[in-house]
Amino acid sequence: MGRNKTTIRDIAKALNITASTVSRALNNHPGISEATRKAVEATAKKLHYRPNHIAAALRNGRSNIIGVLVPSADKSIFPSVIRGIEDEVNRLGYSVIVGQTYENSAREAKAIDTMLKTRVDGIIVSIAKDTNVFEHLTRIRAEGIPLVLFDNTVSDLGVSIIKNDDFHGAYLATEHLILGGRKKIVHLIGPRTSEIYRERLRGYTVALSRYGLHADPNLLVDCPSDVQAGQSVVQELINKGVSFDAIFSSSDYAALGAIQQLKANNISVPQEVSIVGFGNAPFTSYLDPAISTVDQNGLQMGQCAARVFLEQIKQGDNYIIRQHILQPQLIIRASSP
Amino acid sequence: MGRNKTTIRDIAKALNITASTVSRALNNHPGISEATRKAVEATAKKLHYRPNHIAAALRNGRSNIIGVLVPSADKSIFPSVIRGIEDEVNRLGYSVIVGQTYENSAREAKAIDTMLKTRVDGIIVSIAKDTNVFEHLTRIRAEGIPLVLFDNTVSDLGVSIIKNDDFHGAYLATEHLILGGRKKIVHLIGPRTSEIYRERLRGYTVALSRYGLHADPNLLVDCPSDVQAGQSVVQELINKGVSFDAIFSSSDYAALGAIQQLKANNISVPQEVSIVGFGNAPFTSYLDPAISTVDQNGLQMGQCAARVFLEQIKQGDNYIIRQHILQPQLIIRASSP
DNA sequence: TTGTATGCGTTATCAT
DNA sequence: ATGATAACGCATACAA
Repeated sequence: MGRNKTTIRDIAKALNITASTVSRALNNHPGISEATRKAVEATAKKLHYRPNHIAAALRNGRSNIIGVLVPSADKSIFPSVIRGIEDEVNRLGYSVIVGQTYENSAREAKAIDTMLKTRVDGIIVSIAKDTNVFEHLTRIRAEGIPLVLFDNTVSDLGVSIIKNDDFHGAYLATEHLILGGRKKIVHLIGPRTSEIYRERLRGYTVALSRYGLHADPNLLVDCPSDVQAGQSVVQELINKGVSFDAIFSSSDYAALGAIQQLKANNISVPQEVSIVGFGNAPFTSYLDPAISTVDQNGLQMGQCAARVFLEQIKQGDNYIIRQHILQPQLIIRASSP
Repeated sequence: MGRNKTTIRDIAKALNITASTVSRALNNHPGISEATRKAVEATAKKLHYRPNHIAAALRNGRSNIIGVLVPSADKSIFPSVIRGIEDEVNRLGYSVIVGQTYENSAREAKAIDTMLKTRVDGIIVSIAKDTNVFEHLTRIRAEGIPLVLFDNTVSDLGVSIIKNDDFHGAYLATEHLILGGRKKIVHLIGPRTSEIYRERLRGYTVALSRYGLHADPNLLVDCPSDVQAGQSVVQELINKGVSFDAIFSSSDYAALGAIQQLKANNISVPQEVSIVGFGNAPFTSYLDPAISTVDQNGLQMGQCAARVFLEQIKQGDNYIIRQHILQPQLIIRASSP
């Protein structure tokens, strides 16, 4: 079956013309006769020619590859984001390289380094929760590579950002619980190293104070974003005898764990304790009771990030730094009627 | 600042040596004095040198990029598979390009074409359900590019395959229902164009006949893999007055829809109708009742595919064609006690 | 409209 | 242990 080793030179040879002409014909340059173009296309097909993107990339300085770096390709909104980005850039002829950080700053730096070596045309990143020094990110910009941050971002890097309005989402969730008559609202705080969770905490706090409730420190609990943590944290609250009538969890997983643990203690949801999660994970709508939550549209976020990136590519050096704050939506379900 | 334009020539110039020496030093070739190696490394760092993978790829004929093609990056087991593959190949220095087919054969062919143009070192594919002609896949092998199929595969292409034993999974699920005393077991059949679903159907059928039950055609229903379809198909069965005491669904989503519709008709699960799904989607364990299902470990599948791929790369032309059949696990939960 | 010449950055081969 | 040279495949500036 002979591997495809056909190059533009082979086509040129077959037609007694030069490689340049073939190149131009293939790329629809102006100033190529219709005849030769047809001929080139015909023999290209006949010889099973396949353009070599690598060679073109070296020559052009553009790889038509973009890097997408996420904590984990199978968690949270990231699958949707990856999908959204791929959807969007694919039609413009870009390929997407996916890297994973596992929320680890060192791996993040290494992945970025690899992408830079691969000469990606741009990088779209959700920063690892672990990361608190940003030299590897600033370097991207310093080298003139478009950089777009989404989801977990930092504001003071001078780069485009797409994020959810976590503050507002948390505010809405908390307000909803307050308006439902709840007064002792626990907040399960996510990792504070991440702006996302600090914003959710802020939304919670501000909502409380707007409604004249003070934030009881006993109701503020740090809690990793997983089911087990939700369980144990709630059990601890119960053991300590802390009294509460609602939980606003910074993650759906912790919210689920909380519900399970409440059930295990024969505390009824939502009658005795209302619950709102965050993230609109697929399972939340299927549960009984279905969990109220704050939706963050991953697909939309990916698409938005991709569009900002594409604009940046197009504009070149004097691109506009965008700050897209996507408005999350409070989804009210049975866990907080 | 200043964009990184440093090449090995710049390093060479700075040290009054040649590019070849620099290249060798950087790549830890034997026959380079420790002194020059140190010197090269030092100035490389000083000049912020970053190797150009694109140039190396052109020169070497290897891009260190592999293509992973899935129906959709955010559905089913694919996020896990992508993660598993990336996990596995990343440490060997490969980057992963993700492409999506949306179960569409034409897009599949196009995505493969793009990957080939990008000169990926190999392609790992879950075939689109839509696909029934395989010329674009055989072409990959014809050009000497390693190809590995997973999940939705075809056996007669002479390439390595990683798949779940869908037959066995379905057999176990059906057997479990039979042993639970059920005799009128509905099967929700997935798209028959896909081998996966044909195998699940076969597992169902064989299990029935082994236990002396005959497959009632009224209980065999074609049903797309989504919640809505599960609902409407079950409603239809009820409307037609078909009598059944269990459902084995070829997908968790249809199983969920089925449960919801049964509840809506005041039919109790699992008392009146037992249910087993397929796929072990995250939500199945969180539901009430939690759905029994057949687990197909996406992460493991991805890792396995990656390893087979890496072996193939390593072996070169005379690689061994692997057929890994991963044994799925029946997970019994409340929906089928 | 087409040809000539050159270089993108790297590495392998052959020489020294 | 290091240098010189060529080549990977393509696309452009310049010439004709």
